[in-house]
Amino acid sequence: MLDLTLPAVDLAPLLVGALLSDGGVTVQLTEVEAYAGADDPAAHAFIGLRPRTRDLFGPPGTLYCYLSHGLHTCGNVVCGADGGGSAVLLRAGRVVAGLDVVRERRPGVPDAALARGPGNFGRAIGWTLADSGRRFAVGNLALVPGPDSGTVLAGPRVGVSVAHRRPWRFWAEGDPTVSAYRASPRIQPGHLDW
DNA sequence: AACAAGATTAACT
DNA sequence: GTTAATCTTGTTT
Repeated sequence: MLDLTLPAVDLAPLLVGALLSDGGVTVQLTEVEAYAGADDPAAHAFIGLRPRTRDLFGPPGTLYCYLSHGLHTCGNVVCGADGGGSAVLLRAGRVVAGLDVVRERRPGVPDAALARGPGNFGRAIGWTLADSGRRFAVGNLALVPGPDSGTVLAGPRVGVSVAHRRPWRFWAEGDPTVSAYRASPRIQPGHLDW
């Protein structure tokens, strides 16, 4: 079993290869990012407990969804200590069940790209903001260890303008469903990084 | 009340 | 490589 009370940085590499099921669709995770609670300047938890971040500060095993650029619903697995605001962002995966449903949601998209990138991942599974706050391992929202995770690599998080040297993005080596790395356009040269 | 920014994506040139 | 699409939240008038 996956121990969702682990810190995000410890849990994230274990999630690569894990199987996430919801609404008849099962995705094997190939890329995730750790966000280490209120002390992580790149995390949403950094702003503190707000209406927006309420679910992020819920108990481990909560699904925290946020809307990016008004278009994309991205999902996180809340983990670590209860109320600590730590979470693992689900960035990409391979659809292993419910392919027909996902193809219908994303017509014309190659199978390897169906859940590549956090926004695409959310769309493939069919998440919206209304799904935020649901609990894993309850009802049909499941998260279990995968059979074959392969080699897991680590590197800097995508699109993050602070603490961008922390290698807290984890992905399955050589997997075609992993998204391309892009540095944030807002990284300040010479700013204090940690 | 107005505005800027964002853990993005796809469609352009 | 550049840019439009689109909306919630926090910040500034």
